[in-house]
Amino acid sequence: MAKEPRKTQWKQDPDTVKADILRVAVEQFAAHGLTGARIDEIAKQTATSKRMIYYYFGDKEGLYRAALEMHYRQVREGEGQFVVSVTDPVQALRDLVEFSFDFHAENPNFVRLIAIENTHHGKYLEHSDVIRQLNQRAVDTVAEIYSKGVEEGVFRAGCVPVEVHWAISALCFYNVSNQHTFKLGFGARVHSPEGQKAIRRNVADMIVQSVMTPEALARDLASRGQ
Amino acid sequence: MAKEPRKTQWKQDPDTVKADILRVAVEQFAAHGLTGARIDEIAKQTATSKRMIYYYFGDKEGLYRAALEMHYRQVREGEGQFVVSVTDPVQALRDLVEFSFDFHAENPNFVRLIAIENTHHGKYLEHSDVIRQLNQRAVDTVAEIYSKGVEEGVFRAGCVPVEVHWAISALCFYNVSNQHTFKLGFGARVHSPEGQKAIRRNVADMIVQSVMTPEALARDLASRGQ
DNA sequence: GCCATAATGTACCGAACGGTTAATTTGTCA
DNA sequence: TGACAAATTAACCGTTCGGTACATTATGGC
Repeated sequence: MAKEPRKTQWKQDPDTVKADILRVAVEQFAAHGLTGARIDEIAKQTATSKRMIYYYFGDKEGLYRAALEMHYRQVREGEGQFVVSVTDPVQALRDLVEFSFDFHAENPNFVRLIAIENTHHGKYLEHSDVIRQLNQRAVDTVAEIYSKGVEEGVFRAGCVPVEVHWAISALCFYNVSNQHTFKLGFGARVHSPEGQKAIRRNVADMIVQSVMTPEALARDLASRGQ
Repeated sequence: MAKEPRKTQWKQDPDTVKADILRVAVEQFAAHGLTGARIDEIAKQTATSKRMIYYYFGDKEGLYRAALEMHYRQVREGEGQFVVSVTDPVQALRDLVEFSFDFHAENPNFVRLIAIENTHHGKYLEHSDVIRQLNQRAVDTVAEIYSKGVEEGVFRAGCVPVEVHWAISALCFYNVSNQHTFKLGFGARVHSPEGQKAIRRNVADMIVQSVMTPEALARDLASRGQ
């Protein structure tokens, strides 16, 4: 065997190592759950060794926690990309819903990790404030759009922003989280590209309709119907 | 120790034993997932022994499959209790949604098992037809109500029953499946008794509104608003 | 250069856990 | 009533898997 090129200058790089471990951990925990994921498998897919996982994260639970938080934080950045321009509240709300829909669809690991956390009653995120921040921002965005819409008379008074957010989240989340069992029941149509387009529009319609005044709604339907 | 009443005539009773195992298995798999549940723990909570589990169900996966199917079947019976009387399509749809909402809330293990199945990409239900039957009936019910509503002119034409069912399912499912992480983000208000009442009404409103004609909707809102 | 400390590699351990062996009891029916 | 199958028990097994002991190598300050 030819003398392979010596590691020029082997630099210790804890941050890269940690990030590498976490990246693999997110993948594995999302795919197999906390109990299903294997430390040995994570180690194998890493550029480093099992020893390092324990060195940096203590135990499996610590790694899970860290992976969860890291992914949350990462994903929150992505979600922060959405900026409201509330010139037209109806359109703004529609944009928000569609953004959320796409966002969930594009981040299945995020969805899966949350689903997994729920099977654990959320106990591993209990003492993390990342969730609170993440969700608070989402609700604030809804609230901003909503109050503008009420001012303009296109949205009904009396809706609760957190409940609107709840509904958006439910529809967007379910679309990803339950796709497999739903496919089993109905075939892949709903989750085909065309099916998804239809669902996406439906979801946006539902949310928007749920807060609009009947008059604004009738106007909207008429204008879009012609 | 007094001679305890001799087991009068100890009757071998395979069906009871199997049912007992499955009951415990459902509980444990719902609580800990497929990989998280422990055969020894299941055996301990059973009136019988670990050996019997393997005797009747082969291996852990077989037990999981059987528990899943059994619970589905059981739950389907419960769902079959809902009978439509489509004198008033709007009310019928509202009833259906509220029934579904309560049904999910009252059967958290059912919800959890489906969530768990989805983390496994639904591979263990792939070759089961119980799901198909279960869901088909649900869609048929929606379709029946919907077509009546279209006839009467209170529902818009052009909606797809399976998509309506999808939305109902999404909202009712999420309400149970994601309650823990949602609580973490917003406190327990949404999941308090009053919060649940509000959500339940919202969900029914959303679904009904999503298929109603604007005119019928305006009429409905006006009549309920006074 | 030297030393304390952080980072890494290797080899290993003990318990948990899914699964099994083999013998015993119970039911069935000719 | 005896033979044969079904049901049940108790003890056991091999592997997987989370976690660790210990030696070794890099790094940064003095």
